[in-house]
Amino acid sequence: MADAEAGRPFEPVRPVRAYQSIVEQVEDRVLRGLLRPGQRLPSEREMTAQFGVSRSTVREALRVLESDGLIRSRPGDPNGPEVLPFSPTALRKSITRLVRVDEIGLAELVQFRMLLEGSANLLAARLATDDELAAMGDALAEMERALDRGYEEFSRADVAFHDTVATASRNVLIQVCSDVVRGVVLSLISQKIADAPDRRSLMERSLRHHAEVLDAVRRRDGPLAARLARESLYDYYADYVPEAERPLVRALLETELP
Amino acid sequence: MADAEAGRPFEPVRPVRAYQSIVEQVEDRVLRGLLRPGQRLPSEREMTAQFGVSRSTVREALRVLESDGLIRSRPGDPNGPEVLPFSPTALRKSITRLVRVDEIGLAELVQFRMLLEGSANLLAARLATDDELAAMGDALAEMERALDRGYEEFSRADVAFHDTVATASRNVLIQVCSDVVRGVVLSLISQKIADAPDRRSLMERSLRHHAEVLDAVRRRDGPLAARLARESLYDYYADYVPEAERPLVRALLETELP
DNA sequence: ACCCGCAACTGGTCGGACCAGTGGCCTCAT
DNA sequence: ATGAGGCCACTGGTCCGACCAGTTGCGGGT
Repeated sequence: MADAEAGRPFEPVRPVRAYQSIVEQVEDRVLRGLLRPGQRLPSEREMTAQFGVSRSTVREALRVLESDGLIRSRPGDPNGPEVLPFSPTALRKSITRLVRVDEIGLAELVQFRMLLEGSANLLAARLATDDELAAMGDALAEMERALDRGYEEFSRADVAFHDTVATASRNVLIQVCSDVVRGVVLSLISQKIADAPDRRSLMERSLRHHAEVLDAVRRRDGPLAARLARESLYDYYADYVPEAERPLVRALLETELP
Repeated sequence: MADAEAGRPFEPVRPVRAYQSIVEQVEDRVLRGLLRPGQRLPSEREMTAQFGVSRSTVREALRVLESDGLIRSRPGDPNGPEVLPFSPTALRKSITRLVRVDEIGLAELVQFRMLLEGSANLLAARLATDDELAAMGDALAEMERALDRGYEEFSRADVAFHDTVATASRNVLIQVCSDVVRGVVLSLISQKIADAPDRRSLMERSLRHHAEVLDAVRRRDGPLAARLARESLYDYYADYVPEAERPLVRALLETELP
């Protein structure tokens, strides 16, 4: 082991800024569970004493922690900054940025959603509890009721359905990524759907697809549920994908399944 | 449209901090491409003038931007903070955190990798150019040469192979997510593999699997490539997944494909 | 022509100051 | 005794001015 190390060049020394050290210390305690959500950090002035640095330095550290979604600090709060429960906010921010700077188009996003939700359904068909199946049924019923109450209600119930499936997959990564990517996709095109003259028939078709998917999940037919879920997504969004890129998206449909 | 708005309650007013406004302005220019990677921001003192705020405020904004991986600032650099090219650093940080706070185990990570790389191979089999096929071949040859040069070299070549496949999928999301998740998985277990007494045979088996995958990709057989890629991952990592969770991971193997 | 040292910058940190809020405590009226 | 009200200590947000160590580029000396 020492041999392997001996060959490699030394690690470059990276200068450690004071505020970075603070960030790392707090981050570490939060990640190790020593600082639990809801608990409070000392006030800024108190921290200047504890860390032996100036308030500016403490504040720079707090800004970073806040931007990472680890804490929240409000002016006047006598209890000091609050440790937040984990939320995929930071992840959502990163992916949103990725989408914007790399000019990722709807095609890739939809493709990715098909990939995620396909597998989510595959797993859900295996693992969903009766409660979760019931929740999916409820969401579906809610979608049906929302047909006459406008697209916004419908979309909300639709999200609930997909969310339940993702939960049932028992994979937090699938869950969070689905949530994030779904949010980005919706932010890109929900307005277009809401304004579409034929949105009623779009919703009806989507409802039918969801019913088929749920049926497959109930029958524990994972591969079928996966295929139906992907087809449903393609069907719903393909119109908004530039025609040239549709074959790429279809690739996930045509090839993988018998 | 106005009707729909009228019903909803008003948006709560969120106080905008000065440094946030700076972050948003810079972020916006970077995302809109007005500030390109390599370009420089004004110096802190210059920005105090342009934004009409104090240096502390400017610095807090810069810390956030830096923590988001958008810029880098070095002391003494007369050109000012540098706009960085996009990198998945922030994404990696979020996912790493997600893994730690939610105590995501290797099972979920491997499952997610199987999902991503399966689809990556599926797409790559369709879309890979001759250059990319050649690059995969090169990486494979490099893996073979590295058999006698130790695990570290082998792992590097292995990463290059998977990276080429991900690139060939023509889906940046798959690419980045694969990269990130692969990194997290490796950080969790690469040491164990390096220390394993039978690592030589592990590497040989992995090499064989990779050759099969590449063969399938060359023959443009997407479904086969996908299945082989997943099996390869399962085979390589299953030993390190707690026995109780292995069936969950296998679920992605057994069910989806004929 | 080349090298070297100086000086004008940079960012990193500090300390102190002021402001507008918040929230708990204490007082006063009921 | 109890409830409502106001006061005040403290919070975070921002500003200012200062000093340090380091980098860079320029100009002068060789």
